[in-house]
Amino acid sequence: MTIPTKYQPKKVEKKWYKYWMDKGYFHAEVDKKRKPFTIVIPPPNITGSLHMGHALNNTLQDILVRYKRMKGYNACWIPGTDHAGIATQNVVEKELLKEGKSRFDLGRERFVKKVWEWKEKYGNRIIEQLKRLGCSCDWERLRFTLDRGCSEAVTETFVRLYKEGLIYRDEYIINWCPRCQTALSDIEVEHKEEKGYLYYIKYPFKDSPKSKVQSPKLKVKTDYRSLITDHRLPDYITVATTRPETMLGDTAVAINPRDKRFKRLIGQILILPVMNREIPLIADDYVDPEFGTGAVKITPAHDPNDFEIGRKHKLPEVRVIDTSGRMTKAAGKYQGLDRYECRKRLLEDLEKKGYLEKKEDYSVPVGRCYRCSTPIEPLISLQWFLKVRDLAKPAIEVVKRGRIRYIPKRWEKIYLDWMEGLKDWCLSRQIWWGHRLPVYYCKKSKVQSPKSKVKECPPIVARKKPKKCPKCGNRNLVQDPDVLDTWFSSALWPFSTLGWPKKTKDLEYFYPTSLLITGHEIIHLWVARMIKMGLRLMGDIPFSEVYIHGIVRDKKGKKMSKSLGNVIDPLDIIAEYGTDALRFTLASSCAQGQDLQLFDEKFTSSRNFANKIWNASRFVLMNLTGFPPITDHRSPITDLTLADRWILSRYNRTVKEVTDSIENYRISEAAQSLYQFIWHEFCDWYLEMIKPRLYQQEEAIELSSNRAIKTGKLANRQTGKPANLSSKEVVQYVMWHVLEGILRLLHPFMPFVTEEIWQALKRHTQMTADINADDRRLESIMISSWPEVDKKRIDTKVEKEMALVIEVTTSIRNIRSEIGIAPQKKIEAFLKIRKKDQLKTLEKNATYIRDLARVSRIKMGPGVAKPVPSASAVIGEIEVWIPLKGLIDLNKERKRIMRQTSRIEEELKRAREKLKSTEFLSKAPERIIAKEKEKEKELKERSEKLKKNLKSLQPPVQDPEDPSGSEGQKHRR
RNA sequence: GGGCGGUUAGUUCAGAGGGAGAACGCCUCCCUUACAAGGAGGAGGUCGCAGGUUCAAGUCCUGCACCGCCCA
Repeated sequence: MTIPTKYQPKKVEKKWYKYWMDKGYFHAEVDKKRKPFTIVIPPPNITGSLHMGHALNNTLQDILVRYKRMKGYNACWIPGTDHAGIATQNVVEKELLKEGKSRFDLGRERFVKKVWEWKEKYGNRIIEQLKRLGCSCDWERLRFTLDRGCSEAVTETFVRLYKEGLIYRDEYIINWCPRCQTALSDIEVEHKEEKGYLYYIKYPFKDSPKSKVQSPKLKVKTDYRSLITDHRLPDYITVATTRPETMLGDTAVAINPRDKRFKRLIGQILILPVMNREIPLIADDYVDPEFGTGAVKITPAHDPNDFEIGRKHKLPEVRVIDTSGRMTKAAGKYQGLDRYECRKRLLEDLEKKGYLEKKEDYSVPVGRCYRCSTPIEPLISLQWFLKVRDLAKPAIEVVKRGRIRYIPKRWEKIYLDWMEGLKDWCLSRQIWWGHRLPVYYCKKSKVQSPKSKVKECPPIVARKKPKKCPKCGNRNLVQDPDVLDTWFSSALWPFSTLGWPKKTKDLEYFYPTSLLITGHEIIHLWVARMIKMGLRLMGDIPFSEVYIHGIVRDKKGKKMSKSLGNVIDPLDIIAEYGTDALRFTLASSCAQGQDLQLFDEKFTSSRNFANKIWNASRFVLMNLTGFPPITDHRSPITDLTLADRWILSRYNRTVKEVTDSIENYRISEAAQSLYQFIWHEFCDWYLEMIKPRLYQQEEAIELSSNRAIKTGKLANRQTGKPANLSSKEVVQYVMWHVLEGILRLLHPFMPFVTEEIWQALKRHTQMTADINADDRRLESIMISSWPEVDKKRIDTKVEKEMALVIEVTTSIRNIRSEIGIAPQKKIEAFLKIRKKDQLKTLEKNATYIRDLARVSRIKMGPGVAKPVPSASAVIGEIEVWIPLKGLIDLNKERKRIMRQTSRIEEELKRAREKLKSTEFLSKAPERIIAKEKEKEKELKERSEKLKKNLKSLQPPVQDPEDPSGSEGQKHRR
């Protein structure tokens, strides 16, 4: 056999991916006879390169899709990419900058063309990377959020929602990124607390006797408490602010109406320092009396909260900062300065003139652009908005009523809380890359100067550019220059990808989709909006389950990011460890909904696992020579040995566990069950136990009283007659059967290595599994069926018997190892067994113990006498003795036993105390008490037996800690 | 400020009322004819702290501390 001893991922991954593609396994067509299982991919940005977050997200999707496909569903995973408006525009702008150009140098049309060129060149990089990850997406359905179909969907949606009165245009305060030069929605702003200052600034009262606007001589402090009793007008009021430069646009100072200190001052006029403008002192519930001095400055044009208060109190809106973050004419002498430079100068001026009372260290909330991290500036601007209230209502209902289920459930609350308090969604973006608004203006109206209050023709919202203005007949119409928020097209993704707004068969069959898998960071940006839009436009939920996975972190628990330099590139991992190792690591690390930490050792471990499967399979393949083809693997096999029945029982239990875990989205548990079963049961025990049967033929098999094993019977379903199989053939059958099943269970997690082996196995055995020989499903493990549990094979009694064999074997190995008996040396073992059933089990399976514990001869029975001296172990009522004569250092054995005894004594003490408690005896359930008594009895016996054994090891040890105790410290070999 | 999650072996994590688990790492021995990316054995834990409920608490309740995230 020429199979290499190490699994080499590079040699197989490309081959099988191509095979799957060529065969068209990923593609799904409408097929009303089968149930669909549909997933839409969270479309990665075209600017993106596969990072661990993508790898996790897509591995999970692929596991589910492959699983469902094997389960017989018509599985359809719709892939695609996102045009990522601002992000992509920024990338291309940066490219241009290298040539010293800006997008304005090119002009809109040429710039957009350039972005498309960039997209053609680099936009599919991430798609290729997903293929390397093994994703079984239906690539024939690859979509792009800015392709023709999506554009059509976007236009249709905009027009429809406008006509329904949900989309409107208004002047409102929005988040503006001075770098990207565009408006942003509220959730595109990232808020962080940053180190800064809280400035206390004095605003003089106009009518205060001491207040002279020109040169105020203000008292250093005002005791506001005295204001309650003192009826004179104070000189000034102090306001606290983190952004002093905005004071230039202040149009009021506000206090809380219930604040006794200031109550009588309401309505007084203040003089805005430096600007010398008169502003009123107003009262509003919004003001928090605890913040700062209890009096806050109101800048309606540059703060969202102040904006609301301003509108409520009909305050003027003075815009002092422009769209590039510079001060406007309204800022007086500061005009033209950058907002931060202005802050500096203004503070100097305030200080000089005595207006600055103090500054305190303060943790300032700063909103930054989620694309370029520039501090955003709230500005009043004419934008398009979507009323979300009405859309949110049904979207809340479907989650509350359980039609859409979040996994884990706690995300439901977060979703609901957020949906309850929604502000309207600012849709328009002042960039060039994206879906142009389907809005046209009659040229007479002034798009550029929104201030104009002249009665103009209303904007025209239409699917196609109209020939003339329906109001005045003017033929000179221009389209709105703005584009829509990227997330607008993403919100339509589950149905735009299926052909909406056309009524397609795909839509009818695949919608609603089955499941959405994504990270929690886009619940608001994306998930919520898909639900709203799906309900509104399709009249149905877009998916019934949302699985939210965790975030990938590094070893220290930090989020992976380029700036921290702690990223692990999935492509590097694939290159070094193989795709399957990467996938298995991600799958087994992602405890449901929890964040996961990754580091090299985890990948090593998964790679080793792949290698383990590889080598176990090599072993099976090498030992299948002469194996007759099996026509039906469900044929009842009789006369199996304990090991056979045990592994079949464990295998079927594993099938059940893995299936249940996946069904409940407990992917890591499924992965761990497989790891445990394959490595520590199938490889460590079963394959080791069957070696003699495979290697040495019948004569070496000394399974007394089990004649049938020598001629196991396999019934042939076709003939109905039992086939006469040798013991070797039975083993071959069982190991083949279990391995083949394991591969199928493992396939969704490790698609490549399982396919490689499965194909080899198929060639070698002409296996037919539970599939007919002419069945197409035999072509590839990918389209084979998911293993089913054979309940009859699950046998608790067998598992118990095997556990006993394992325990005895382990106890002998333990003795050997701890007292240092050379591995090559064969020893004798004496087992005193009183229970008949245990004796029977061990007698029948003595050969396993002999082989696995390297024992030459085992003597067992109720009357077996202890050889003296001997090392010992106690397993329940069974005593194990290994004669030590001439073998070893007795002191080692004494210490070993003492260590064990003390551990048992400890447990025994606890059990006894529990059983002494009358309350425990009267209140605990029977079952528990019985169990506790059983435990006590067993521990007591074990302890006594061990003590007796210790005694027989004469002479007693003086100091257990002294290794140089008595005879023969050195026994080597 | 409000909310959510976390705190269990050296590390990463399972465990959701009745005898503290896994993987990796570590230590000892072994190149035994599938695999040294391996095998056998072993050491290692007052389950964040303080109260409470209970016969019984990693597990339920309350409070606190620290770490992380989200929202304002």
